[in-house]
Amino acid sequence: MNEKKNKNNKVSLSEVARAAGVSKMTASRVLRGEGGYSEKTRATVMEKVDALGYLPNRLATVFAGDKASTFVGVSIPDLGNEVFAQVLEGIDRKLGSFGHQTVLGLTQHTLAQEEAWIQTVLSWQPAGLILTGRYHSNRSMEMLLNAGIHVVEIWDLNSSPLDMSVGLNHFDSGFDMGRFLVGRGYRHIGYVGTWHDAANAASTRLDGFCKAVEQSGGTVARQLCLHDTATYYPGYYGTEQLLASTPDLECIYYQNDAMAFGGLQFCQSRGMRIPDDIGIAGWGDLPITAILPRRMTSVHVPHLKLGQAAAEMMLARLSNEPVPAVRDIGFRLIPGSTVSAADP
Amino acid sequence: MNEKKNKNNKVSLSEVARAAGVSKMTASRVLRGEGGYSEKTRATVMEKVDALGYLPNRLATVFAGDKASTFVGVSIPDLGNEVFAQVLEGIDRKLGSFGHQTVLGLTQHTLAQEEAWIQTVLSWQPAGLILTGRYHSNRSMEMLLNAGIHVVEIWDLNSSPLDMSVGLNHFDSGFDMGRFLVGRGYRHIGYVGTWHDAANAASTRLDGFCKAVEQSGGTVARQLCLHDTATYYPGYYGTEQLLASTPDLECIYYQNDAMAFGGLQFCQSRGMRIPDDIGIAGWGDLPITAILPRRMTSVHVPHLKLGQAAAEMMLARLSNEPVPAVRDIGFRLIPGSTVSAADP
DNA sequence: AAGAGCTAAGTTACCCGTAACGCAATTGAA
DNA sequence: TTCAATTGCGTTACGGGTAACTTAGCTCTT
Repeated sequence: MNEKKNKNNKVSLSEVARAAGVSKMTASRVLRGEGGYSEKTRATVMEKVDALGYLPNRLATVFAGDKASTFVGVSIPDLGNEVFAQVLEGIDRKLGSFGHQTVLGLTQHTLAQEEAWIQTVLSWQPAGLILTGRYHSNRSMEMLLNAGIHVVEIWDLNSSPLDMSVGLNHFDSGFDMGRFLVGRGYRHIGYVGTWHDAANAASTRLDGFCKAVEQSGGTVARQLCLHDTATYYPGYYGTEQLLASTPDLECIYYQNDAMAFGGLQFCQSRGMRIPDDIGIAGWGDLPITAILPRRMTSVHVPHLKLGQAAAEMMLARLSNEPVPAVRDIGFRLIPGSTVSAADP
Repeated sequence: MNEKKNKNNKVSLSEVARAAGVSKMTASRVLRGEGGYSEKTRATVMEKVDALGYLPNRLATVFAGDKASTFVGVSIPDLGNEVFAQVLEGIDRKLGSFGHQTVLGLTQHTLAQEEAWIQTVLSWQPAGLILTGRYHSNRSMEMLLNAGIHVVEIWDLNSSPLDMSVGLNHFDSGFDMGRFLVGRGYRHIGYVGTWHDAANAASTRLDGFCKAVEQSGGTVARQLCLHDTATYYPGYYGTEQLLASTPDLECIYYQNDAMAFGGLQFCQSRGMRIPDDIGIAGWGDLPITAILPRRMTSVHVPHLKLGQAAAEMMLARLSNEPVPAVRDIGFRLIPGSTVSAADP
C-alpha cells in the first residue's frame, strides 16, 4: 500500500533500531520494558516506533523463545445452539482480558472434524486447548498427549480428564428431571432429541432420565431421535411424529429447550392445553424463558460462568498456579409451569 | 509428558530427517509433496513422521516464507445476540473448509476494544481480518492501512470500504419498515432500543425508520434508548417505561427481535391484545419465530449466508481472484402478524 | 590510583522451516 | 560413446525476535 519496507512490507525491529541508532537488542529491551537502557535511549526508540508504525511480530517471539503462544484453541460443536454461544462468549471474554486469543473450531458434533481441527491448531503452537465434550478420537488423544499441551474439557463433567475438566453432571441432570416428572404424577413419558454418531452429553442426560423414570415406577414409552439439528422446528415436527405413533403420552422430555419450545408450539397449535393435556420439559433454560408468561420446565446451567471457569482454569495452569483437575459448575432444576403443579 | 525432544519437548523436522537418514530439506519436500525425491525416500520419511508423531510447526513456515499465516481475525460485537452467532458460524465453517482458522475477538460494541484487539491480532501476522461494522477508531484504521492487510467489513453495507464489504443497507431496512407500518395505518409510533457511544447499524436503521415515518405523515413520538443489552428483558421493561410515559402509542418498533419479543410479552402480560391494541415490529427474524403461532413483524437477514459471503470474499482475495469490493446481501421485510392486517 | 561493581549498551547464536542454488549420478539422445 | 538433460538430494542463507554472554565506560571505595 505504501513504501516497501521488506518483502513483507512490514517494519521490523531492526529498522526501528537502525533509525534510533541503537542495536536490535536495545530496541527489544525497550519494547519489553526489561530495563538496562537510559531514559534518553528509551525515548528515542519509542519515538521511532511511533514514527515508523512498528508492530511487533509475535510469531517471531514465540518462535525464538521456543515457547507457547498466547493462542488458546476452543472447539465448540455449533453456534446455532444458544448455549454454546454463551459458553464461547464466557471463554473469549475471560481469555481476552488476560491477553490471550481464541482460535475457534466448530466441530459440528463430529469427532472427525474435531480431530482435523486439533491437528491444524496444534501446528500453531497454542498455549492450550479447550474442548467441548469428553469424547475424542484415539488419534486426537494421541496428538494431545504427544504435544504435551494443556487441555480443558468442558461441558461434561469428567472425573478422569485428559488434563482438566469443568462442566456438570449430565446424567444427574437427566436423573433429577426424571424423578421430578414422576413426582409430578407422570408415568407414560416420551423423549424427543436428535441422533448422534457417538455418545455425548445429550445421550448421557437421556440415560440418567430413563434410569430415574424406571426406578420411580414410570416408563419412557418412546424415544425419538431425529436426524436433524436440535433446534425449534425439529422439536415441532418431532413432537408431531411422536404423538402420531404414541398418542397417549402424558409428558414429553426434550433434548433441549429449543426443541421443547418447538414441541410446546406444536401441542398448542393442535389445541392441547399445557400442562393440563400434556407436560413439557426441556433442558438449558434459554434466555427467552425469562420473559415468557409460562416458564419452561427445564434445567438451568450457568453457561457464561462455565465458559469463564474454563478460561480461568486454563489461565491458572498457564501461570503455573495450582488448579483442581475437575470443577463441577452445577445445575438447577427449574420446575417451571409446563408440567402439572405439585400436589399440595 | 514423555521423553524430552528439545527445550520444547517437540519433534522437529531435523529429527525426522536424521531418523530417516536424509537432510532436512528432503524431509521438507516429502512433507509438502513437492516432488524431487524417490518413492523409497518418501516411504522412509513418512514412516519416521508417524513413528515420532511429528507435527509441523506452522509458525516456522510462516516465518521462513515471510508470508501471511492462515489465520483470519474475526471481530464480533457479542455472541449473546443470536444473529452474530450465526454470522460467526457462517464465517468459521467456510474458512475452516478452506484450511483457515478463525481468531475471535469480541468487542462488546466498543471501538476501543476493537482497537486493542486489532493491535494484538495484527502481531500474529493474520492473512486478513473480518470486522463487524463500518466504524473504527482512527488508530485502528491507521494500523490496518499500515499493515497493508486484507479486510472485509461486514454487517453495514459500506460503499467506500477500507478494502471489501458485505452486508445490507440498514437505513433502507429501517426505512422500509417505517413506510410499511405507516401503510398499515400506524401514525403514533415509539421505539425501544439500546444506547451506544458511536453510530452503528441499529442507529442507522432508526434513522431510516424515522425518515420514512415522517415522510409518510406519521411521527416517531418517543425513542427510548436503554443503557443495557439488546436482549429480551430490556425489551420487556423498556416497553413498560415507554408506555408509562407515552401511553397512547399505536405501535412500537424495536432495535431487534429479542427486544420485540420482550415487548410483546410485556404487552400481553398487561392484557393488551396484539395487534388489536398495539402493533409490534422487530428486526432480525429470530429462528424461534418460525414456530410461534403469531409471526413477528420483522426484517429477515440471511445471517449464515452473510458470514459465508464474508469468508468467501476473503478467500478469493487471498488467492488473488478478482473480488468485487462491495456485496449487498439483501434483506426481506416479514409482514408477520404482530401489526394490523393490510386493508383489503 | 587501582580494582570492584554497576550501567548501558553491543555481539553471537539460535529457534524451524523453506528458497535458492549446487552437484553427483543416472538416463536419454545424437 | 559422449554430452545434455533430468533426477534426487544436499548445502547455505535467511526471517524477526530473544537468551546469554561480552564489553566499554563510569562511579565508588579503600
